[in-house]
Amino acid sequence: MAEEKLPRRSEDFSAWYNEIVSRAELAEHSPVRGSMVIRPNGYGIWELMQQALDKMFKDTGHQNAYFPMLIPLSFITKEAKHVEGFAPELAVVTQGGGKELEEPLVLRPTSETIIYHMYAKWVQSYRDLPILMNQWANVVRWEMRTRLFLRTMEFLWQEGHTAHETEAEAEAETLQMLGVYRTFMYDHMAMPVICGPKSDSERFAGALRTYAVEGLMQDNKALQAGTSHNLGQNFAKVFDLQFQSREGTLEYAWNTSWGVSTRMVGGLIMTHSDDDGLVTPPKLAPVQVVIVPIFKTDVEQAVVMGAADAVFRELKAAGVRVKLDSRDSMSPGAKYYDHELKGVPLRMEIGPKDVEKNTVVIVPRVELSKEEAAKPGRKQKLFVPREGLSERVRQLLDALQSQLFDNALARREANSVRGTTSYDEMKALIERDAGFIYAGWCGSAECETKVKEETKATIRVIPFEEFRSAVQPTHCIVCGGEARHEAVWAKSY
RNA sequence: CGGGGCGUGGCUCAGCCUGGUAGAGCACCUGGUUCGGGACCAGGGGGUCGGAGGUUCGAAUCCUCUCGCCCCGACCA
Repeated sequence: MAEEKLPRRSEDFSAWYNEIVSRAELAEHSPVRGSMVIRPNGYGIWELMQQALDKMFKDTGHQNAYFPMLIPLSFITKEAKHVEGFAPELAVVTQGGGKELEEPLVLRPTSETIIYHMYAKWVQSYRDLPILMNQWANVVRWEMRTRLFLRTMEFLWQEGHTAHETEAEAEAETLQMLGVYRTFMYDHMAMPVICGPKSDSERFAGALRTYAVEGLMQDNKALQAGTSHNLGQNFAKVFDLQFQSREGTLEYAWNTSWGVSTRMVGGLIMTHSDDDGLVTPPKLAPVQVVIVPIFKTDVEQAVVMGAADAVFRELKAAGVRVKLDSRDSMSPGAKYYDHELKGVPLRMEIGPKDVEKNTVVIVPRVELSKEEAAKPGRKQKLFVPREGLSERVRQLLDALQSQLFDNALARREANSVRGTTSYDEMKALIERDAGFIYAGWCGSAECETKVKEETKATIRVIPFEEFRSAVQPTHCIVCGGEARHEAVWAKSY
């Protein structure tokens, strides 16, 4: 049958990405332009992301709630910057029940307006603060060009919305949630991200400050994987979100909002996957281990299936997400390719020889540097005793999780350029897709715009201290003026 | 909205120029032999060619209109 190979990443990255999404059955286009159907394999990843994040939100004191999808148009237009930012991508409902509506409704592009409108009703005094809520929802933004997971007209996300007594408290919340995203991306997605504030031009419409986590994909384009906003009192003022303070005065509350979306699934794909298909970190893999039984005769089949089933039950009892691939009419080899394409972290082969020796063969999806190396041109194969198997499997899953992180971090650092002081050199670097470019910036919008217009690269983030270069730039790479920040520049999704 | 491409079984595509009433590979179904890196043989089901109109004895093929999709550029999580 010889299924066609995937396009190579090095030859056509976006064709490679599209093929993975399609062939691993993660998602496909719906009949409506720009919107997508998320299939079980893709949704399974999203569900695991949700579970992990939801727990982190609860652990930091947040509660889930749900606000409706239809928002009065007048709400959106109340905050000047907010309308300006979202007007071009609004989907508006003008008819209902066969009649023209008195006031058009928009499909939420984000929920600040409706949420702060409601908070205003719930808050009287400082005793009602803080409000710490999150919602899991879909949002709609009319996009010109779409890519599955990375940018679609409707997407799934979570949006946290909080209200606080003081600016300091709101700022602390904004940073705390950015930290939650960062931890999630490190520990679960195995995706190293750099964190920090956005420049003014990249700030969320209506926010005081926007912070982001940014990953570097394998084509050296940056992906904004999550944002956290300090909204100041902008929305509170517009929606009359006031409270009586401890001193008896009437004050506007301070708000934050923060979100991550199904875009992370795209980030996951572009961070780890290879020319053989999808690669999923064990913590987010709907199937962590797949067992492929191997046999020729009926007698062998009975013995092998017995052993495979026992292993299956043992792993399942140990809390491993395991699947026994008992499809007949498909050769073991064909199954190997299939599971590699779909990104299953560990493949376990059980055949007559294994049963005889009381072992199994485990093949990790990505080579583990701490295990016996693979023979040249072959996949790494580990011969594992049946005794203590579930413990060993756990250990290998953990090892794979950290291996993926290490690989991604090494790749990002190999594609980060620091110390450039010449604008011409910077242009040349961007021209050949060099990755993250750390350079001095005077802080002016003029210099930022100039770079964007001349190179298509933008400031992804002004990195927090721990992400900054050892030697800090002293001059703006564009105008040569005094550098107020070190900025990270890259082309982005 | 500007530039390019494409709509033919589930998928990828050939056929269109030089009209004659639809074909391949993969997938699917049945039976048998296979099975430690993409199995093979035999048999079988499934499309009226994006839509509408026109030319013609006859249209997937020619003409007109129309709808939709994809890719590249201007906006964005």
